[in-house]
Amino acid sequence: MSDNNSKKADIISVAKAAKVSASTVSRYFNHPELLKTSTRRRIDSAVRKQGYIRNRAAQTIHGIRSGTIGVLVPTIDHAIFAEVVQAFSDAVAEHGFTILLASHGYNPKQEYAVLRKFLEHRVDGVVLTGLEHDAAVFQLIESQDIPAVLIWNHSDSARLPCIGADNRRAGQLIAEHILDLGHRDIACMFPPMVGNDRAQDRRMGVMDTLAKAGAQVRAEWQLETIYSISASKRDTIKILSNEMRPSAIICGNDILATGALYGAQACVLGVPQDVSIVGIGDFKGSSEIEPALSTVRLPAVRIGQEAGRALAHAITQKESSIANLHCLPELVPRASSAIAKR
Amino acid sequence: MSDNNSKKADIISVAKAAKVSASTVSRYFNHPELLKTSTRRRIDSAVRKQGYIRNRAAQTIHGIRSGTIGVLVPTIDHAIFAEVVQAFSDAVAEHGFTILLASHGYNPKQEYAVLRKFLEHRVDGVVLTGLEHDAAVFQLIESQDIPAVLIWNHSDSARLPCIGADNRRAGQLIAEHILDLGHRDIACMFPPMVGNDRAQDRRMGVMDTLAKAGAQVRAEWQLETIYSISASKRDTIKILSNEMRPSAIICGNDILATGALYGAQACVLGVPQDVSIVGIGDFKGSSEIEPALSTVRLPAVRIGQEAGRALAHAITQKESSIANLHCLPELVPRASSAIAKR
DNA sequence: AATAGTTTTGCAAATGTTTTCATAAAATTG
DNA sequence: CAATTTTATGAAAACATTTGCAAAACTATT
Repeated sequence: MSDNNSKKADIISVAKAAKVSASTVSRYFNHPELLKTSTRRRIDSAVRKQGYIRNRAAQTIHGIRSGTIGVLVPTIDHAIFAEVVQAFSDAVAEHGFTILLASHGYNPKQEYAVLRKFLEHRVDGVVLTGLEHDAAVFQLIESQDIPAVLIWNHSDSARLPCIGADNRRAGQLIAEHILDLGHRDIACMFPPMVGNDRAQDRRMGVMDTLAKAGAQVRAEWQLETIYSISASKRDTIKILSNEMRPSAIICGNDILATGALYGAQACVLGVPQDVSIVGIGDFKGSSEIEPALSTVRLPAVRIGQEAGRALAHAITQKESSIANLHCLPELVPRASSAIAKR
Repeated sequence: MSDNNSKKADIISVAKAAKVSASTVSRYFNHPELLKTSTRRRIDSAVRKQGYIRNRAAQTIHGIRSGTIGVLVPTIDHAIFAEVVQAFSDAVAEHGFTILLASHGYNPKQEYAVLRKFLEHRVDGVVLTGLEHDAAVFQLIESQDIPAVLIWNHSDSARLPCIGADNRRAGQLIAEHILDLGHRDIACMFPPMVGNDRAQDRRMGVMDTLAKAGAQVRAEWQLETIYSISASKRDTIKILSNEMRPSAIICGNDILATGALYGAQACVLGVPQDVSIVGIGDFKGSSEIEPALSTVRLPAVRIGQEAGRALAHAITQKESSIANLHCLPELVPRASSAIAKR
């Protein structure tokens, strides 16, 4: 089908084969309606015969959009980010964009380096995860004034447009839920906070709400547990094996909560009869686990979609800027939490 | 820090500021050892002052590598692909590559379109998932002769280099495990097969092994269930609620197996006393679930790493071609399977 | 101080496109 | 059928770089 004997097909070789000028071939792709049907057909066949593929790099140096958007997440390898990325990717693909994806593993230095790389590739826009970033990161984005959006978290005072859920509010919701059920002996398990404003916000939401209700959390019941089912299971077993144990465990996300659930089962404690366990996130599978997990829904897919739509729009309609969007977190009470026994 | 008053910094504006020619600035980046220390310093400060960022698009049209690799997976939004992508991304990032990521949702037409887009961006290499692809996809890759590698599955007769696990063998391993435990009343649950050679291979491995042992699977116990915990839970409940029920369920992957586990629990059946349930994949969390899931480990991280390493090598060392690599699947017997009751 | 050798730099061509402007060809009008 | 308008095409400049070659600026040697 494609003729590969001539080194590599460029617009000029196609033009020669079709007996037209390079400009005409360019027009064939960019403004086909300007061509005579017969020329169009001739070029069409030449393109096909040579297996010509347009060179976006060559277009890009004319200030034409590169058609790429840089997406920077802490890690791809978490159900929740995968979900956001998928939704985002699908949303922008509809407008012809492809995503450049990278992760920084919660390392702010890395983030700056990756962002620079994105800019070298002349991405048309960038997506960062979370509200807080190195000053250099913000400066770079502002100095290049490239459309950018912060996803996942939300705050009215963010330095760049943000589309996400108020994680503080999410923490508040789940803490209120546990308080409403009458719990006062409460443990909290959160992932490491450094470079993770989402986790910080959730924790603050939980802690403030509990404190306000006079349900201070004892120091030994404040766990910092890395994002992993096995670590969370281990730590939960430790805390539940003591004589004195909490009647509820609030986890910073559903992965930790899942591990906590397994930990309770391993201790032969009933959930929710003996201990209530709740998470934040409403990950895939959280509703199917036995017992179904009480949690707060953070609309990952919606965030990804909206961010994609907004960014694609901001890029294609040069004038428009991106508006903040708050995707409301929502309490989803299920079977893993129940009224506290006296 | 960066001076943004002049429209946008290019190599020429930097050259002017540093009082050298554009060529010298180019050399500053590409062959700094050729420059006098004093010029280097002058350029350095000009670059910094102007906030200049190199334009990879302009480099790329000189036949210089774009520094991107196109990665095409069925969906990003599965734990297992996310894991591979993460490992791959990290591996190639070490060599300075960034990934262009896209998904095709098991649609072969999409796959071709995305591949073309990748090529328009002049990616330095591509990664496809699975062994089977549209003829047009293979043709395109061959005609452009761009380094490519097929990941996830493995077969000696693959049309392009492949790095992955033999999924047929994985199916065989788990079927043998179940047979060894004495089960003969066996149900099988697999995801839809269309455009998914991994699932096809696994299923074939399972079915052939069972058939050879004389343990045919009754038609009503052969389930096709979409990749989702809730669907799998539902279907499992259906099958386990009948008078006549299987003593073991072999699932095509760990997500389905997780759902099956929940389904059994919902039916108040003990796993593994009343029914054994096994998966394939050894996803994150499969070892922590209660009861821990018996499965076959497919080394996702290793596959991603090796593929990344191999592809980066093939791209940078022009001559070298990629060798097939078989990452062995490995039976991981855990608590969810036990000897069949007579 | 003149010569030869080496290091550092600049000029200009090349890369693969798009786009403006000009011209040729075709269609419309009187 | 000539004049005018419209449509289709080509030539050349522009885009942001890299690179081969040659010139200029040093260093070392006598």
